Amino acid sequence: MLELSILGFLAEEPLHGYELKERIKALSGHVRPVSDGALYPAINRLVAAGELDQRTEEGASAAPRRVLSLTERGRADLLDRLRGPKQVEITDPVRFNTVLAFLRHLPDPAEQAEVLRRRLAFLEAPASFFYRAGEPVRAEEAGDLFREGMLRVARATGETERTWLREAITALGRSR
Amino acid sequence: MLELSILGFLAEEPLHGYELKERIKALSGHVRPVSDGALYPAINRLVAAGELDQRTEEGASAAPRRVLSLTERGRADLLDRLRGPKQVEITDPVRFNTVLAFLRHLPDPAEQAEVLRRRLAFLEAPASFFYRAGEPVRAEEAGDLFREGMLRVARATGETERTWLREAITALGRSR
DNA sequence: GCTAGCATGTAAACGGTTACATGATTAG
DNA sequence: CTAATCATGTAACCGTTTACATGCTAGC
Repeated sequence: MLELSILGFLAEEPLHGYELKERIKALSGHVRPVSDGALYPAINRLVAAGELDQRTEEGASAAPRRVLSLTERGRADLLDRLRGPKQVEITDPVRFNTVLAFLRHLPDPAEQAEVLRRRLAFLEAPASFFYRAGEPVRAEEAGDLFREGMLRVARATGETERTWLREAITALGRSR
Repeated sequence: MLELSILGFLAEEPLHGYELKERIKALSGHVRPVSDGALYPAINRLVAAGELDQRTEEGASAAPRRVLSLTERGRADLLDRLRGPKQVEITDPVRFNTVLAFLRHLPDPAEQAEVLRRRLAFLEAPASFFYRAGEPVRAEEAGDLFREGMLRVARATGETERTWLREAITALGRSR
């Protein structure tokens, strides 16, 4: 997931590690800033795998910046990751958001639509947070204020997202 | 987080591991089923720490069930975890949901309201997923279909949640 | 002079997943 | 008879966090 974010942001323009860190933090809604101990090793893995080029930029600031850019191999890997997200990446809202953020890099609208369709299928499967005697518990009968809130928010989110997904899938179909 | 879910569900009634697994899966919206390799060691840690009692129930099904119940120490730990969620547990929607699901076990409405207030404060801080030249990018100008969708869904979710939080905080204030 | 931000990195520990292992019961 | 579900457990691995480490620049 971290690697996807790195590849995705670098597909737009070359950046150094620190700037990457800022963008990744914003992408998650400031929910969970990336730690240095995760970011720099991930960058180094990608450099070692030939997916990133680096050029050290002496100058202005503190430590010399390593400006990173995507190689052709890196771009190919990015497209593979976007084409075939694993099931968790469809299912988990944070991970799916990461996929969405970079989905525009997939050149084929049919492939883009396919990813959206998988997400929609997951959201359309009936699901509930709580069960009582095997039956799903409805928001109004959750029994306490807090669970009612959870269900209310989840319902609103789901409806907005499903509406958008249907619209977007239609729009991508037209663009064929 | 896993441990919080275990303690939370067992605060309601004794359960065995497999049933716990089902409930935890549902709690996350079926987003990410707990793996056995995480659940059973977590249970054993809590048993070893004296937070859970176990009673083996021979019978009906396959492997003999271990029915788990919360000890007084376990309940005290649960309350501590609910009273003082770490910042990630306020920030990360999935983790915050877990806290919410069990917040009713906190006996003091003022403490419950305090947790909601922290979440509201986080949601009220202006945040954006993307920046262009330092400025936050608005949904309508995200530049591509997918980022527009992300921003649209995030906005709807945030509004629903903030509205609910304000209502709930008021309601808890009245119940004093 | 000091604090906050810029910029990069390593090592230990943690929480979790994946794969492996076992076996009984129930429904098709 | 066979697949799915119930039920529990271990070991290797993996990505990430936390803590540690360094040092420069800009603003107060």
